[in-house]
Amino acid sequence: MIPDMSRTPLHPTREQIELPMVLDCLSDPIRLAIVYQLAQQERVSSELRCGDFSGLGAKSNLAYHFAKLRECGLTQTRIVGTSRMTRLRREDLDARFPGLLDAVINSAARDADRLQLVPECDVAGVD
Amino acid sequence: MIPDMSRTPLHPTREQIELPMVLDCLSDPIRLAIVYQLAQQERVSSELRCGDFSGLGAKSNLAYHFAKLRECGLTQTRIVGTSRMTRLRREDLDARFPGLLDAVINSAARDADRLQLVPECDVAGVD
DNA sequence: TCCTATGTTCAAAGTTTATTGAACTATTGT
DNA sequence: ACAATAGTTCAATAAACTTTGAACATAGGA
Repeated sequence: MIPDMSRTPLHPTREQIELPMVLDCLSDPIRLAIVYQLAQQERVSSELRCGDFSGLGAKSNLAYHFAKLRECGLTQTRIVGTSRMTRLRREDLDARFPGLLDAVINSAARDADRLQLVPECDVAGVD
Repeated sequence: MIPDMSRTPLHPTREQIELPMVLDCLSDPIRLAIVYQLAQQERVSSELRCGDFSGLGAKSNLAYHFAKLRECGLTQTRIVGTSRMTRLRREDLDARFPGLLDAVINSAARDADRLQLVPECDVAGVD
């Protein structure tokens, strides 16, 4: 049987990633929280499931924000069974906009309270 | 006669500057071009008049974008005669979000063509 | 096969944003 | 006082964005 390629999420190439779209994507509190959590996760494994962010809103709204993150080039999504594993496109972003992602994440970390971000220890999850 | 304080533009304090608002402000191509041009200008004098940006759009639209830049804390505006002199709030931004402004400006510079930014030599202006 | 879990897609509603031109305010210079 | 300059404010419009719930699709397990 022919695999359903229409279910493979579309990602921009590295060169197609645009600065204004990335900044706009990061300016939404929910998407910033997702990116922040993905950045914390980078230390442990590199990927998280969409479902790991259910604290941030309704399912369909998260799907909307994950699509935006993917379409602007901030994240890469891979289908595993019924789940989607998402990770930051750190290499592409660092190549395209050196220092930007780290500056945003560090700035977010400093304002974690104000931005209502999850504390680091909660991110890695439970076994 | 009592000075008209209502004409003094309002600026957030350093602590009131919020990351999402700053990122959103920088995500607009016109505002990014303004910030980029102000950053180039930092090497020469520190300020520019609103009118120096007339290439970027209509007067009332620029007033709208300058107000946004000021209200989110990216710029400081000072009234001189009938003009408004605007400069980047670099110290406040660097204190609040270390490395962010430089990363954005450097990233914009790399994409200057794509973002239709003015070349550096045109920025300092004519006598 | 049926049921469940994960996530997408769609339509609708409400909100916010960008843009324009006209009217307005304030300042400078004659 | 008058005119010109610099910029703001207002009203209106069109476009884009966020959010919600319901319906849908896919994969895995009993």
